[in-house]
Amino acid sequence: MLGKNIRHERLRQGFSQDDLAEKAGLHRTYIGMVERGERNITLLNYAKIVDALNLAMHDLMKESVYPLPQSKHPKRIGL
Amino acid sequence: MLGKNIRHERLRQGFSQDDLAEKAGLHRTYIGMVERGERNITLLNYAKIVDALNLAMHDLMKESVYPLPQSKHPKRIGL
DNA sequence: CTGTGACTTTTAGTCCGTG
DNA sequence: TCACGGACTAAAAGTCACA
Repeated sequence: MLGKNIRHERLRQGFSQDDLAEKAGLHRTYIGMVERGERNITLLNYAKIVDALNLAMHDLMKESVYPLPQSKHPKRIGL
Repeated sequence: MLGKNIRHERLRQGFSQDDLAEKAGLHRTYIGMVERGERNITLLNYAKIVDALNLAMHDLMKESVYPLPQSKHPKRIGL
């Protein structure tokens, strides 16, 4: 799962969601939503986050199976 | 560039944009826009396209530098 | 420090065409 | 077969107050 990977990396580097948000130029609550897998993020924002973590775009995707959402209004979208 | 990579792979496999669109469950005009780098695709649709091309998500990202857009209303967004 | 619901603005994505 | 456009709808971006 992508969000989990992001959170894992963020914590590993000792950042808060606030920290990462500022580094990536995004909003604090948005980072939270992405980490919880509630947002179907675009590649542009994905790039910003990955960049803020000093990673390459494919780094967080290796274990990211990426199942598609089942329900019409999923709480988690399964990243 | 992501769009170029997609196009390259699509042509290598002998598909039209229409073919790929149908395989991926997306619209034909949309595939064109993505290949031309005019749309900031979501990860979900990126996954669909990659899947339709029988690739893994990180495959098309290796050479994808991904510069962020300069202007407010860019024609190309630089994927 | 983080989760969440509600919300507005912006853009992703579709569908109809044309040359 | 594809690029491109206009008009449209669905969904993402982005922000906030509060728990």
